[in-house]
Amino acid sequence: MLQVPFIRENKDLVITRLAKRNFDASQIIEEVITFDEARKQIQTELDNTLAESNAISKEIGMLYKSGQAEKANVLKAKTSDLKETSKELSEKLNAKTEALTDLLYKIPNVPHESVPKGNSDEDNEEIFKEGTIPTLHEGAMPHWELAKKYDIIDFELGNKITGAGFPVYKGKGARLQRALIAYFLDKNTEAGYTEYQLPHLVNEASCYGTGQLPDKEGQMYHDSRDDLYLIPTAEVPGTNIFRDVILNENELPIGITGYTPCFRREAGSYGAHVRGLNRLHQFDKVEIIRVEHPDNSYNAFNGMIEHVQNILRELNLPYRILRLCGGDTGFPSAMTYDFEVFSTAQDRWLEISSVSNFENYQANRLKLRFKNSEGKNELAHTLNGSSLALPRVLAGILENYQTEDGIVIPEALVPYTGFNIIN
RNA sequence: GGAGAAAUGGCAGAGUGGUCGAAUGCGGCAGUCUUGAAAACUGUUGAGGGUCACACCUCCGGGGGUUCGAAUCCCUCUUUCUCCGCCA
Repeated sequence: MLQVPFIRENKDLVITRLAKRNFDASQIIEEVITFDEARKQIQTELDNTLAESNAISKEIGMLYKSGQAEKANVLKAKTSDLKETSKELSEKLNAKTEALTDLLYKIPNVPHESVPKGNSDEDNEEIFKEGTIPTLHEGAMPHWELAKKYDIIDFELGNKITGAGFPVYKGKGARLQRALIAYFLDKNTEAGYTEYQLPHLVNEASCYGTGQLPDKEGQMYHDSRDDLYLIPTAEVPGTNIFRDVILNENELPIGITGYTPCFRREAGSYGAHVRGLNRLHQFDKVEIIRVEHPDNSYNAFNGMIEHVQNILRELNLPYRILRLCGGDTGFPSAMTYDFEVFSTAQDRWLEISSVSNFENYQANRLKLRFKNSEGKNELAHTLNGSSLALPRVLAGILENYQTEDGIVIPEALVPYTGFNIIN
């Protein structure tokens, strides 16, 4: 969430930048400032009351020690009023603080100045495109038909075991999936990220830390018995490593990577756009997460973009990069670039990675700080990105690499699959 | 799942009703000494609110209670350790 002093000092900027998301902040910002003023005033009153009663208590102690019990009893009588007052004030303070926090939770992150204004994915800007779109043979198929033809993914079986959106990978399909995970992890660790294996269930505090709660409650699977959530992305357990942490400046930057399955309830649409691997309730993803010094976070962001580009180049998939407009940028993100791979058989672009800089928005929730050169605690910046999400990469490979003889495995993956064609 | 013990600052570890935001040691930082380093010595070293800066307030696992006053007493939850049971 945003910091109140930042809002107070940059009202106009906050309002104009949030307008890029079509978020009218003018009123809520005034409310935040008013609430904060009120909070401070109550806090001061409470502090004064407590100071007074602390002083009296101390005096009573000394009087007892010197055997002046009567005088002490006189003072005791005085404290009951103070107690009453401080109780009322602290209730008021709690209510105010809670109301303020609720307001802050409702304000999304301020987009970076380069983020274009816009409402939906139609307003995203294509900023880069690379790779050749292959010309497919007669009778080329979308991946869900290929999956059936070669018997590598069984959607109906997943349907039987669990329900829609839980595919079963079989044989070479399963092996290819495992190969991709290993390949991505290797690429990420070569680039300096430390590999982690993270829990797939997280508690409520972690969901608040990264911002899935309170705004995305319905999108996560929730075990109410133990009050745990199935992770929608490795971002949640990965970033929460740093909740309530104060780092030394020289520990920055930190880069971690992890493979996890991801679970999303996604009340979505139906039809061709969600067919096959396009949209799932359970899918695999390899994530990269960075904790950065604020001065370096956009540098690091560019580094992450290049990193993902390198992988896509090596896989020789046609892709493009989009700069998301304000309206399409995630709630806690200041800037997001999406990667899309071209699915030749479906004749459409599929999102395969999303790289975001959260600046200090998550860090403020997480209380993730570092000791800066002045010895002061300062919020760090957090970033993350998919490197990469499996299903649509798999869809892209199946569709773009299909030949009349079968599906050719990209060269970089052959050492991981142990075979070079699915037929 | 059953029985018992425990949770204190970066770490270790004292503290059982007032003078305790908390001894001491280690670690960190700064300085003295040294050509430099080590050692030794001196100082400093938790977080949040608040203030121009002080003052002041809150925090000893979380929540609640007793008391004029709680790290210390009571209740409750969570976690950790030991023993038993079960088990990939």
